[in-house]
Amino acid sequence: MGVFEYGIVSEIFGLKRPEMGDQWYEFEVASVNGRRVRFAGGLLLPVIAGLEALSRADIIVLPGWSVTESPPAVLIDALRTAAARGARLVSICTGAFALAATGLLNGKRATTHWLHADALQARYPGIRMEPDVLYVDENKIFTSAGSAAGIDLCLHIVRCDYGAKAANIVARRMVVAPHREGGQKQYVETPVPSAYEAGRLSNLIARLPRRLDHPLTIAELAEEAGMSERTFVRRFQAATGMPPGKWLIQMRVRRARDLLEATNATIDEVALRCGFADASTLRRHFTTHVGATPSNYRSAFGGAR
DNA sequence: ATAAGTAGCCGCCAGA
DNA sequence: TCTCTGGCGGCTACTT
Repeated sequence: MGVFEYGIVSEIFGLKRPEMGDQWYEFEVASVNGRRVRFAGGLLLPVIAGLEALSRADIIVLPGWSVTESPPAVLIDALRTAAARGARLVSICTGAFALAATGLLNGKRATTHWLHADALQARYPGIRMEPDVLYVDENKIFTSAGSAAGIDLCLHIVRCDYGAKAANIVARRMVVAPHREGGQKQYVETPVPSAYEAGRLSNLIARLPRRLDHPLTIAELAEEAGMSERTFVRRFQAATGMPPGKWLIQMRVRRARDLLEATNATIDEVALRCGFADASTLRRHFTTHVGATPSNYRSAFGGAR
């Protein structure tokens, strides 16, 4: 198991965060036999707890597992029991192999590191693999792709529990990008080649967030970028991992979430400031992306100051 | 909630 | 031959 994936979990959930108040997560490390763990690279982690810890956890994170050896029956049992009790199960990278062994992923969407996605699917055909995405949220069962995608997933969980503002505070302290959607691609085929760096496309994309409140069409943007619509869509997708329309909607929903939390603007005002035509358009996109209506979201996480 | 109209997206293919 | 482009048609998703 890699020390990095473990590090993500202990950083996000294990650090003392007095600024978050006294309702923050309690963090505990457990291993199957309660003995110390040796990471790839040789680092030793003196583990404190055994599997009994799983019976008191609300969230259980598996930061990795062997891609060849199945987990022992005691671990499978402990995970199933915890899930039945309502605990959330989370995997990072190859941790999905341990989750899959419990059978709890059958019929569910899931992901893992792209290198191992085929192997996981072959061994557990019941899983609806999504090999391209950063993470999958399947209602109490979360899986994420390789390494750094674990950060995105853990921040997603923080956001669900404490709101976007809290997730942003954690992200800022870690000095990572505040939010990447789960559906974003694991890797970009053309990893920002210098042609884009120099070209107008990356500049254009970088400036888009400032223009969200303005209606933007693909034809306009392609024109600005100095290329045909077809090429614009293609290159936009190569650069960001998703087509421009979808990307815009995600950005707008994200802004709406911030505004709902941080301001008292009416839903109509929020819609306009995000570039949605009206409140009902906002409402539809917001619910499909966030899973709650704008006003419900505000009463849960934000409102006033 | 549904229906008609529009924009976005993408496979395909020919040309550069 | 290989890669990139951009026009076309048709399906999907969004808008009204």
